[in-house]
Amino acid sequence: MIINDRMKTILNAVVHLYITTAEPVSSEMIVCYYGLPVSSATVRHDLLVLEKLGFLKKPHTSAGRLPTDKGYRFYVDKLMEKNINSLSEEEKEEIIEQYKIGRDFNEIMIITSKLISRLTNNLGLVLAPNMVRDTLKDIHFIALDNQRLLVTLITNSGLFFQKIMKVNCDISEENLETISQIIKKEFYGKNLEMVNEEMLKKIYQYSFEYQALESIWNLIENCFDFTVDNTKVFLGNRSYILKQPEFKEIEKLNYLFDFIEEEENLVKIIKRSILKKQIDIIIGSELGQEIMQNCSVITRQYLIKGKPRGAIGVLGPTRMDYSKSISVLEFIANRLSEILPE
Amino acid sequence: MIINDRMKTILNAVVHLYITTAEPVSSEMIVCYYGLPVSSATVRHDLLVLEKLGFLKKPHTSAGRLPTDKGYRFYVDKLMEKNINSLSEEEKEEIIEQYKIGRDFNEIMIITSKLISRLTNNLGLVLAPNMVRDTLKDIHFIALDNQRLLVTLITNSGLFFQKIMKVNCDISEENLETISQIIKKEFYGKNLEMVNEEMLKKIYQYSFEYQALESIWNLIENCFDFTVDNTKVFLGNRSYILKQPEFKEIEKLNYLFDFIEEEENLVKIIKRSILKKQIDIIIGSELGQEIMQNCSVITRQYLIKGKPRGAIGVLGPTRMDYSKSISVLEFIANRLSEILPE
DNA sequence: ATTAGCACTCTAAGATAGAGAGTGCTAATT
DNA sequence: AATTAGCACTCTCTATCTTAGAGTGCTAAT
Repeated sequence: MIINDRMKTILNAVVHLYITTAEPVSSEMIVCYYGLPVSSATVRHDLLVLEKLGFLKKPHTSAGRLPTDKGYRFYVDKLMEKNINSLSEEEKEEIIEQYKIGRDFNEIMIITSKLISRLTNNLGLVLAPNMVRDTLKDIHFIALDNQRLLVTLITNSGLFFQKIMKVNCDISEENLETISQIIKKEFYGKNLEMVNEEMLKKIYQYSFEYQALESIWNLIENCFDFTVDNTKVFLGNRSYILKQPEFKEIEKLNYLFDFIEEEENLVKIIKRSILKKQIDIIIGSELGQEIMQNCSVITRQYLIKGKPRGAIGVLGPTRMDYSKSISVLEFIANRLSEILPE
Repeated sequence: MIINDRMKTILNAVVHLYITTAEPVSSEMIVCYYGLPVSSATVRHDLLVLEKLGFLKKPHTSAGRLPTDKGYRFYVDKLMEKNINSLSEEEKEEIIEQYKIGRDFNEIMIITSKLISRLTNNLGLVLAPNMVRDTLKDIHFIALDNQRLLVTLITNSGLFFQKIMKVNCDISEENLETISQIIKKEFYGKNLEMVNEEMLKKIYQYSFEYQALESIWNLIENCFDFTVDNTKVFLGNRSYILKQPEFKEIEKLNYLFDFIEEEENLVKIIKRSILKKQIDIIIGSELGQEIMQNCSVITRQYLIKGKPRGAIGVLGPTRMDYSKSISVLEFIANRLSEILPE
């Protein structure tokens, strides 16, 4: 069986109509809305073939048809117009507007996830940049008060990482200076992961040399016991996806929320797309999660200093508007890559 | 009509049973579970009185009874045992454990909101400390790369506030030092709100004196155009409240989410409790929000350096476990006040 | 003041029936 | 060989009805 052009048109029609109406699509509907020069009976014949090929399915014998995951896949790969201009001028302006104000890093992630939610009517996702492969460039100690230090670690890509360090003794600026000198000398240009691992050894080594610093070294030891791989996912507004008809049964919603609020689940899905240059679309069962069978995730890398460092995404029902979502992600990822250090 | 002791017991019983079963409570149930030395007919008589007084209501004629907002209010004010020990040892340990690691500020807020969600089975809320009344203590510029500066503003209470400043020209350390000296000199000890307002004037004043710094002043102008009153609400996991039977209809859930994801709504509710020394309980219609009529919010201030600066809270259906929620909030607020600078 | 007894009310759940949507097949047509 | 009109068939969805059961409120007796 070969898929001819008309069948492609029909498949495309089913996907489109199903995406917009959320109802199984009948042969009549297709003829009506797409003005095909054939009768509904002919369309029905083609539908039958498309179903046999696994692109479509019926919820029950006397219902219209809707795309299978394979159907969506074909649509996304072969049929969908990659029309980046499906964003209106207003929407583009809205996005640009959001990034004008000089925000701090966390805020940018939050804003972005909410923006994606609003524009796609689904759940926006942002995977914060991962610093595992970054190298140490600088370290600063700032006294917040006489008991707490703010330690700021700056990496080669201009990202930073902060911890608050509790000190129970007075620490002179001089000592801090010595320490930051030592750390810089020992670890400058070294991989953060290595810094993490070797800090302990160095602490012991130097604690002989600078006995006065011993107590501080202990603090630093705790302070640097950080998991560099602190991949963080920011979720946008949930209120939009809540309104999607596929979640009108509370039970499905429960499964969805249990899944998405377990951070690792999403990290696993999004992470793999950081290094992909193209939009990454994962449809339904491709997610490999029983619970998420009727959801799709679309992701897009973003760059920092020209290098892929994180990703943004949309999570919605498989019946989501792929074209629109892609446009939104492309546009926002590009903005983000501009905003974040080039 | 006077409420005698038996009636109080009965009201208490209705609240308890309704909280645990989520079903209207019958006279029989009360006798059965509370071993009252009277018959169900007598209980029915009292129930009638309690209903006439407005403490109870029936969903329909032949159903059991459940508390009205007034009923919950009476329960909360007069009947409920304020038993802080309703937390198990394990739960306490779990809380303490969470705060052992030296986390950054944002993380603490996130962790806390999630912790509250999990322990109360409802939605945890955290209102980040407000810095409007803080005064400037210190300012630091850290170069992230040759195009961006991390500006850290430290306040008298040891809180800090950060912005990223984009610079399109090289700025010498010397110049930065001069600027931070000037800012410290002019604004040290001054209210942040005032700093915000007067920065502009000062910039013009000094731009005559130090013409070399002009371009930097412009940047700082943008940088300090911050709303100090950036009250931020952190929401914990939604998955728990989703499972409450009052939200089994998707429509109600939609209303709820539309409300809670509009940050100002929650800020308005929580803000007022920052200065209250006691647990603050707002029941149903007391929230003054049509949409939130069947929800309650419980809040508790937390301290920084002994002063009330923010609040944590729980949002759940009016049929929530007030006693448990209060215990959770008390305990966490105390931990938080210890963790954050004393 | 309390209680047993009972009629009454309302809901929740199950059963039944009919309308309507949409299909798949067949036979006729182009 | 492809297309189409016609139609029987299937399944869902909605409405209506019925019944069981839970729980009340009232009355009269204790």
